[in-house]
Amino acid sequence: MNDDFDGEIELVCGVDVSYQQEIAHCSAVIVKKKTLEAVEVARSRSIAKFPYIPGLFMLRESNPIMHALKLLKNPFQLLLIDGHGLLHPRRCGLACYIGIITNKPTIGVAKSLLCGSLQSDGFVKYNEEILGYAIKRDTKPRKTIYVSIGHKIGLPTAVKLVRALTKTGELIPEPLRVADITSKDHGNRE
DNA sequence: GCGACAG
DNA sequence: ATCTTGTCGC
Repeated sequence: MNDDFDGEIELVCGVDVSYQQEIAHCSAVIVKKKTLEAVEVARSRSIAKFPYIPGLFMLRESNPIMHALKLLKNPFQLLLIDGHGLLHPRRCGLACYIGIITNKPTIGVAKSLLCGSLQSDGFVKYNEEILGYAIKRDTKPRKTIYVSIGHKIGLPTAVKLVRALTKTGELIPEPLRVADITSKDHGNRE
């Protein structure tokens, strides 16, 4: 897949979901690409209507995510999703699914592998295909994120963008790091 | 049949 | 994801 977007990327959105029993708390965060400063946070609460099944993650998280995205006021040119994109048993992870629905350039960022194996050069191969890339901060495997294509973007560009969106010393790109934190703030404040 | 398995 | 104390390490 090649890059399919024009103009500069100014605002990037990251979205994450946490759970409290069967209540899904979703947070969508918009960050300025240049400064990594968060400019907007949108939240949605909903009932999880599908169990977590590896490979069918989209059936559980797509509705909460789409709901939160619709609440955003600012336009964004890139979307980061906490889960795999092309690096998926059916080559269609949550990031592909959300990318197709929103029709925005989308990148999948996961904290562990669902399928495929890590090569010494950092790329992840599955069924003889290079479907993702591992970015690591430590020698420890858990300190690694797996980047794969979601929609309208190529893997090299996706990796560059993820790196550019990650603060020094951090592992998770800022939009997702903030979304992860705010989605877990089950409290109520404006 | 057995094990692996995003969040 | 979430349940959870103390503990190892920079």
